Order: sequence, then structure tokens, then C-alpha cells
Amino acid sequence: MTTIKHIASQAGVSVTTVSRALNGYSDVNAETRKKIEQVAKELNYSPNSLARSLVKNQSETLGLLVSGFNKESVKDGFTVEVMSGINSYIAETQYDLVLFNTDSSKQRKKTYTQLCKERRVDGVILQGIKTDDPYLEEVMESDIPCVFIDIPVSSKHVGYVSTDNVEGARNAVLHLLELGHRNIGMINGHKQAFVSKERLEGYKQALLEYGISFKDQLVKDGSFGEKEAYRETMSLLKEQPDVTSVFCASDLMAIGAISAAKQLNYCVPEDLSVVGYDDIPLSSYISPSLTTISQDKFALGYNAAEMLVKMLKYQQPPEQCILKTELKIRSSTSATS
Amino acid sequence: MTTIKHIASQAGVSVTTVSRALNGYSDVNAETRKKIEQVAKELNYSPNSLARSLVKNQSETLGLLVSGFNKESVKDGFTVEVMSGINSYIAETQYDLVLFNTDSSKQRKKTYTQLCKERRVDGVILQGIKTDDPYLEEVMESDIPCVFIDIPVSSKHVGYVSTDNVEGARNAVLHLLELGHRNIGMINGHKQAFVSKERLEGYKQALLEYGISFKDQLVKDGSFGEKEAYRETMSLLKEQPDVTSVFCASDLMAIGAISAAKQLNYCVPEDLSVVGYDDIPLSSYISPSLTTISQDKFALGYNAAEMLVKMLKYQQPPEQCILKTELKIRSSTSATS
DNA sequence: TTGTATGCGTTATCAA
DNA sequence: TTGATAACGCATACAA
Repeated sequence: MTTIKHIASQAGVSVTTVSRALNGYSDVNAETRKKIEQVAKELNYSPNSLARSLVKNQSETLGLLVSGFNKESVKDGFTVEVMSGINSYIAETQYDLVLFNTDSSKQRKKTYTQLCKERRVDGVILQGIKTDDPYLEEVMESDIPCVFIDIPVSSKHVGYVSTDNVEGARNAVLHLLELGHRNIGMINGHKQAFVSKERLEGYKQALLEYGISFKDQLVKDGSFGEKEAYRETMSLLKEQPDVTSVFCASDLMAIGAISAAKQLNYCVPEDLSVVGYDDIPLSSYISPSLTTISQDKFALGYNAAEMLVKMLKYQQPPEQCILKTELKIRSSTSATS
Repeated sequence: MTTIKHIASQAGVSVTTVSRALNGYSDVNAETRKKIEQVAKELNYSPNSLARSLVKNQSETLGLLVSGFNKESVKDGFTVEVMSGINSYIAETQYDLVLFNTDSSKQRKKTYTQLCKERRVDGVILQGIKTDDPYLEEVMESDIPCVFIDIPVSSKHVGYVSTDNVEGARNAVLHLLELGHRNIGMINGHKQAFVSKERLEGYKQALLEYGISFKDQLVKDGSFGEKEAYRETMSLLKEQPDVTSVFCASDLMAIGAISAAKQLNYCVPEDLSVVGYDDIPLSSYISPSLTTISQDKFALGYNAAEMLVKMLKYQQPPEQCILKTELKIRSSTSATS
């Protein structure tokens, strides 16, 4: 592997001059620069970014901390679409992305912060972390510039981008209310997800607006999983036969809910209306196609990456970015008879 | 940021001793080690992996070079599922993964090899590269340990993992032939994909086995895209009204083909049988559910990662790994009447 | 068992 | 416009 030393001796100059020439400094003779560039090319030189990072104390590397980049999440499509947005923005910058896996971290004894600090990443994007994840604390205490996705927590060095989950859930439920539904069940995610709290809040708000009292037994947790939602919907429909519609906190869960409904000989949407959340690719392809709250997952990632890079490059302060959602009415909801 | 120097002075020993103590060498007094570990903890020490990599001349970093990690590919699910497999294996190793984006490389003037060399990655996994991509040459000429996915090219330092595309395509077409179809169209990917060549070969083989001559006008290229496949299927069905079935080189294209068929008032599978390739999540959810050649995308990535790590850690030579595919018969194919 | 000295490849400071 | 030298944080050969 050739270094600037080799180039220096070959070109008959000092390493300093080589460094400056190759980095485009102005205080180097045109002839000298030409010569150096030529030698560099001849020797097939590649700068060693490790050495550079070491002395400059910045790695031009961003950490991507994703919980749930696995088989199931691929089916869901949410996580990966966010990642794709992150990747798209980063690809246009000088930064590279290193993937830290948080799922199978049982094996590794290092915490995520340790990973980030050891790798000397300049900043981190964090996605899919639960509210009770100890890493949240760690990140807040460290001073690594950081952007959260779907976690409304901020500080001097932490920003976030999320969607308006209260509003989204509210619109979903209002849609059902406007269709005449009054007994509306909910299949939520899990207690450790910020978005679940917010979507439950939106559900409550909508009911309140229609003067309907909140009933705890109408709400189940489906862990954002298709199978779990199937199971929970089964019990919901059996326990609460008056229910005419269900709001699910994710499309994948809505798909599970529809399966359960069909299993119990409900017709969707005639006997049971179902609203999802996310608008993943699947939702427009299944039948009946899914009425859902659409959120721009790509933008979620793209904006997060943009925010982080701006914090890093231009010392901009972290922001709180809330994206809009949109109700997409398809065929899984209909008016009560 | 605390370094071993700080620890050394704090603990009253030399940096050498600190280094050895923290790296678990045996030739260090138990007392001393204890003291050092304690100080390290107090000072909240994180080793600087950049410095370590520099001196050890290995970064414990693997490059992931994916072409087509974008919005469309997320919908497809193929690329990301492979990535998920890679990630799963890597997560259990000491390596980290850095993502190199090859799509929007217009901006960056660096070639992928340059990126890899600069970052000093220990090895590279390469996915979704076209046959005419100049990077293929570059990689072969460099000596970076490398594993290709779905590119059957190998050398002293390059292995690959792929599926048996000829066999897979052959089985898809045999399935149609067994159902009585004789006029079988094909919507292929594009000329720059290895898998497309192989799948076309499988298509031809199957026809040959049934004594049917190959007709060039029955084969169209759909660029692995849903819209393109829609368009190509349209023209195919119009130009060749005798066609009773279509083999598509990807599920996403099969979905496009089905849309086209419906648009032209064909019933699937009654008037037109359609076989896909990949078995992406979507394919079992759409209606009619898609008969397809299932390939284990997760394993594709997992095995590639495993091969690379074994090359790196145990100096194992690169291999050629071919995975089996499986015909999944669903509802998009039926016998001719 | 511990310490001294050197080097990894690069950038930065200062003087020439 | 150029070069000598130190420094980044760590690992290691060698000496003690």
C-alpha cells in the first residue's frame, strides 16, 4: 500500500508538500503539484482515511443504530424504507454510514454508545428504540450529535424527526366515526413505543370529540406483529361482539386483524371496518385494499440524515421536525348499515 | 476524550502496561490490571478504534456495496432481505458494516474501490452490480477479499453466492408446460444482469425438453420494474394473442404483468397463467396469489457474510455457493382448457 | 512483570 | 513555496 512517504521520495519533495498538494492547498507550486499528482497516480495511491481521521479527530462516518432490521421488519417495510431515505441523503454527502445492529447485541458486551465512541462516528441516527431502552439514557448523557426517529426527545445535541401520531390516529378514528361507527376497537403496538402512546392519545381524542367514553377493554396490544394482531383481534371480536371497526397502529397488524376477521366469518368492510397505519407497499395490494394513515417513511429518514449533517457541518442546533400524515381511504372501511 | 496515556499517568504505570492490561495479555500483574481497569472505568475510557486499526492495519470493517437500495427496491423487498441476512451474520461477529451507496455516485468522483481502499475495509460484499459495471473489473484487479451476490465470478480473492437460476427458471417454465401451456411468454430483467441470462437459459431449456422451438418475439425485457413489466406485457399480449402464460423474472414484474392482463380483460389464471420469481412478501398477499420460484434471500446474504468472514478470519479460500430454489404453486397458474 | 522507543499514515505548526 | 518536526492514540519489539 503506497503512502505519501513513497510519493514524497519518488517526487523528491517532503511529505508535507505531498499532503498539501493532494489536498488542494494553494501554497504549492503548480509544477510541483503536477509532478506529485502524477506520481500519486503512477503508484496507485489511496489516502488512508483512518490516519486522517485520527489526526483530524473526525471520521466522516455516521452511525446508524436500527433496532429491528430483520426478516420481519423487511416484510413490514417501514424500517427499511426509513433506512433507504437516510441512505439517499447520506449518499450525496462526504459521509459514510456504518450500521450498528442492536438486535443481536446479546453476544457483544459493548453498549451502543461504546460502539459509537470506539468507532469515533461524528454523529448517530437512532431508529426503533424502545422508551425503556437504557441506550436512550446513554445517548442523552454522552455528547454525540444525534437524531432520533420517532422518539420525541431532544437536548443540546439531540434532535428528532417524527410524524404527528396523535393527529394521524385521530384522523383514522374520525374517519370511522364519520362512517357511523361507534364501537371502535384498537390494536396498538406495545407500551414501550412512543408512537403507541401518541396513537392511543389520538384514538381517545377522536372518541372524546364524538362524546364517546373510552373503554379500556376495546384496546389491545399487538406488538406491531401480524400474528400477534391476529390473536388479539380474535379475542377482541369474541369478547366485544359489538365492535364494528378496528383501528390498528400498523398496516401489518391491520393485515393480521383482517385475517382474524375473515377467520371468524366477518366480511371486511361490510361487517368490520379496518384502518391501518403506515401505508406500506403491501397495503394497496391486498384485498380489500387497506384504508390507512400514510406517513412518508422515506422522508422520515431523509430529513433525519439532513438534520444530522447540518448539525455537523454547519453547527446548526438540533431541531424537532414533525411530518404530516395523510388519510388514504381504500376499501377496508365502509359506513355502518 | 480519555486515552491510554491518561490512564497510564493516573494509574502510575506506562502506556504499554495499560495497553496490555486492557487487551487481556497474561504478562501483567493481577493487581496492576485491576488498578488499570478501575481507572479506565473511572475515566470512562473508550479505546480509539481508528488508532488501533491504523497500527494493526486492519479495520474490522466490512464494506457493503449495494446497487439499488432505494424506494423501488424497498417495495421489491429482495435487496433489503439480502441485506438483512448479511446484517444478521455480521452482528454476531466483531465486524461492523459500512454502507457504500452506488446509486447516486454521480456526485462523488471516487470509484467504489477507492472508497473501500480509503476506508481500509477488510473485505467487501457486493450486490446488485450489473455485468457491465466497471467496478467488476476494478474489484477483480484489486486484491480486496470480496464476495459477490448473484454474480458468478470468482478469483483468488473473490467468491460468490447465488441461486441456481437456470434450474429455477426451468422449473417455472416446466410447471407451465405441465399445465398444458405451449405458448409461453417471458418478461425478463435486463441484459446487464447475470441472473437474467441464466433465467433465459432455463426458459429455453424447458422449452427444448418439450420440443418447443424458442421464439425471440415471446421474450421482453422489463428491467425488473413493475411499470416496465406492465408495459411490456401489454405489447406482448397484443402482439402475440396466442400466449396463454407468462414467466416473469421477478415477482414485482409478475405483479405488473397481472395488472396488464387485467387491463386487457384477461382473467388470471383462467385466460393467462403467470409465474414470478423471488417469492417476495407481496406475492402471497396479492390476489390471485402468485405462483413463483422461491429463493432464500436472507440466506443469500447470510451465507455471503459468513463466507467473507471465514476468508478473513481463517484464511479460507473463497467458495462458489449455489443455493436451491423452490417452486411455490399458488393461484396465478392453472391448466389450459 | 514492566518500561522505553518506535512506528502506523496523516495533518498541522512553525521556521526557513 | 517548501521542509523538519511534532502530534493523533495505539500496539509491539526489545530491553530491563
